[in-house]
Amino acid sequence: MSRYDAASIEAKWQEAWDKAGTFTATMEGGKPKYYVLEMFPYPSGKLHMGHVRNYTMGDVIARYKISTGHNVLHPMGFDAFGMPAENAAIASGGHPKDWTYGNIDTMVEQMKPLGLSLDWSRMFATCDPEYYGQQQALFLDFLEAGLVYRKNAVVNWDPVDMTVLANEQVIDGKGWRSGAEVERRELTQWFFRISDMAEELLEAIEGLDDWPAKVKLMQQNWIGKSRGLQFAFGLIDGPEGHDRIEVYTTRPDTLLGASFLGISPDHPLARQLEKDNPKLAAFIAECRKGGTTEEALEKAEKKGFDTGLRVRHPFDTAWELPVYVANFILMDYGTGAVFGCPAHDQRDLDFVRKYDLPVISTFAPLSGDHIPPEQSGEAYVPPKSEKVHWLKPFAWDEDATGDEAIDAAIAFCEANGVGQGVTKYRLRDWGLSRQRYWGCPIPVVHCETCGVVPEKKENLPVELPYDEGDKPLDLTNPGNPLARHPTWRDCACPACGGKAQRETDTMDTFVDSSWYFARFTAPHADTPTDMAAADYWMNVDQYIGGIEHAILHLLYSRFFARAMHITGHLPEKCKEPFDALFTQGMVTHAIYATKAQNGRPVYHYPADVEERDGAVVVKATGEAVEVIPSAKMSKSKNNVVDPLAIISSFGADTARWFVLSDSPPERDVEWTASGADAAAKHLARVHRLATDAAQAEEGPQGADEALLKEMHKTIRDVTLGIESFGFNAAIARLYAFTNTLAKSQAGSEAKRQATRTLAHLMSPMTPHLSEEIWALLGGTGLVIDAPWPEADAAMLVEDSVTLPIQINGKRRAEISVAADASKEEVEKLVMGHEAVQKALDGGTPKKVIVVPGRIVNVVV
RNA sequence: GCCCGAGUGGCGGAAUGGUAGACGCAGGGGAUUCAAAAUCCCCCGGUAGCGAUGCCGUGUGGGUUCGAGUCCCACCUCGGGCACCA
Repeated sequence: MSRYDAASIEAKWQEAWDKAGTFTATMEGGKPKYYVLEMFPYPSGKLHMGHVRNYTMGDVIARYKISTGHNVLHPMGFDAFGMPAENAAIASGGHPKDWTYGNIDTMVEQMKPLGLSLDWSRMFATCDPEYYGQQQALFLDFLEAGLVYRKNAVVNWDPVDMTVLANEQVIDGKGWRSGAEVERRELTQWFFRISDMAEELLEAIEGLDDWPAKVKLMQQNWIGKSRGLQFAFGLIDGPEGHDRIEVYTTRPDTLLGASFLGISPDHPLARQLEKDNPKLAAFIAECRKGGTTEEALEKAEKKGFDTGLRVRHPFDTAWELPVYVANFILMDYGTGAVFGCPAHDQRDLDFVRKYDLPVISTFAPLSGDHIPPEQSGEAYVPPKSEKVHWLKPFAWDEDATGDEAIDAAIAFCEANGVGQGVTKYRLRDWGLSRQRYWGCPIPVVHCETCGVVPEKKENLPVELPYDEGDKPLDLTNPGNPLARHPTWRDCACPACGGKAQRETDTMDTFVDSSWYFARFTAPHADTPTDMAAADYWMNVDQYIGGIEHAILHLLYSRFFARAMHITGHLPEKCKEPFDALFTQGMVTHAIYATKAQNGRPVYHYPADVEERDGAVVVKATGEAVEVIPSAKMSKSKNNVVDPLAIISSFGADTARWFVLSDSPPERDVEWTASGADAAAKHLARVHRLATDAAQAEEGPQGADEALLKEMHKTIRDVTLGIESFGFNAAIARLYAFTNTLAKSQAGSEAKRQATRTLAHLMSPMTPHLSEEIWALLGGTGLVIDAPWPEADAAMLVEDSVTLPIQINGKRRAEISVAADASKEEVEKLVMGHEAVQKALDGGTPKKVIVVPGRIVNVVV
């Protein structure tokens, strides 16, 4: 009897699959296609358990679909541009390119032993010139189609390093390296016109039947369709060219509760006024401090500056309102000006209390105790669908909902020439310019005579220079090396041939990941896509990735698919490129921290700490460690577990089985070392059962049928589990069937059949072990090529069922009845039951509820 | 601050509105063994009881229902996203 030796088994079967070309995707054989894709990784250089979990899930689906007769496309690549490579180069002096490709090699080496059903011939990295050159071609086509344009936008500016910072490089409003207070500064940047598609992107969400509801909801909220009124306040004695202020409001029904008018510090009027008002200029400068994130803006203290100007209320020209410049009003949304209604907006209320402006309630609850906002300091903001009592209606009943009042207010205003009802979206255009080296160069040039000119397609790719011309690339110098390169910038204008300079901005890495799924269908085509291949393989039938990508990556990809269709790079049917989406949870682990002398935390790897006498200490020094509760495994926190250690001690099948077994896939999973032991033990047990199976004798009567019945139920449950991403439940079912098999008295033939089926059902999760058992028990060919087992309906039928009896909703007894017993028969049996008789105490029940096959409830 | 989730034994978790705790881990007891490893068997939410069994129990408080872990409302805690992390 041979023992379970994962290392030799796994190597053997990986070689067999390789030899057979099992995972090379082909369009042949007239089979239906299936495209399964996991979100491709950033090449950090270390495969972590989150990757293993993500790819194993995709692999289970891919292998299952191969078993059910599909041509399967299951590719892998790398999202290889981005800041970590630059950071690594700064920290250790290397080159982003060398670092990135080195990491890719390492990660491929780490992935291969997992035995994933990947078509490695299709692998690419987004930093391959072959890939980003095609991306530049897409950009040029988008530009021609009017899907890209330039405008000003704000960035985080570090005034000391004189460089643009990413949001994550701004910590508490300060630059991460210089520590200087960050400012918001405008730059001219490239934008994709995603907001033009807002309505279409919103409407199409409804059709995404196999997407998680929460992701769809998040996208809907992100697009943020709103209906409101756009109108103007007349400005009294404004500076030249400013006689009115356009305002957009979603609450025109509260117009009679207005107490001030607020404009953005970036509003043209504010810009005009600051020219000869140094105090206002100082205030606006102050407003520009801090980062650009919505979170930072929302959390900042609400501040305003009274311009001294006043506007007339549109309903009553005698009613004047002060005009404030306020730091919480965004120029990007609406018109950059709002009217403040403090009674029904907490932010406005906080603001007016600070500047001693009036608070005017326009509605109150229909009934009940209500302290008006004037006194309570709490804005009254009920849902718009709730009926309220109006103190100041101007076109609707005194009792009406907010929605009704808004409709009536818009109609009234339109009829009286006060603005129009308009629909707006929160979704902004997608700024793609990045002032960074390690990204895809934007393929345009700036010509002294022609202006902005697209590069010619035959000159693509516009390749990143490896060095700074006369000296090696130096990222420790702040700013973009492309901008200071002595020769790379200089070029001939593609239009007039005159002197021109290349654009030195590169693209947002979200661009790279917005079409890689399409590229995988023809990764080496000399156009961005090959229509025949895209037509065959698209859409992605099952996309799997982290919930952290619920909004941006997925929305951008949906935009890109549409833009690629418009520019002739994808067929119409690809407008929604991901048919089904599954968002898996993260792998978490406790964080181990000690404090350095300067008070900064020092993080330790789980492998470097141990428990001694109930306390956790650093192995090497014995220093006590603070254990911070589980969080997403993260490089910066060092709370990562190396999957390679598990693979080398237990084998890939154990690692795969473990990451799928304990936790529902959509939920976070906490890594524990004991779980891996258990998985290894179980696989060894299955292996042992398989080697024993051949030796069993004939068993007692009925044992064969009992085992085979259980086998068919397992087939049904495991199949359903895989199809519904219930991998943990499928595995629990396989554990249960293994227990049944181990205890079964069935004869050798039935046992062999059951064990072979067990191996088959396990094969998506533990493919190597399954091949081994399959071969051992006389299966034909490779298990991966064998058709998936089907449950025999006749074997699933049960003769009798056990029904729990509830009395007043509490379980009191149970009875066994024929599976096909009628409601009446069941009721009769129940009424005769001792426990029911006792509860009734001679009386009659109020109600008897019989749910066939489920439960009986007697109400006394 | 805003948007979206999650919360069930000592632990990971299971449960189309229908027997809460499947399956696994840890723990306890036993078999096998000269002994151990490995393996196999049994027990395992709390509480009262010798026991039969009763009562309590799915973050907290309400509600809907014959029946709620599941649906609704409010709250608490934790996690994800917030447009330049990927």
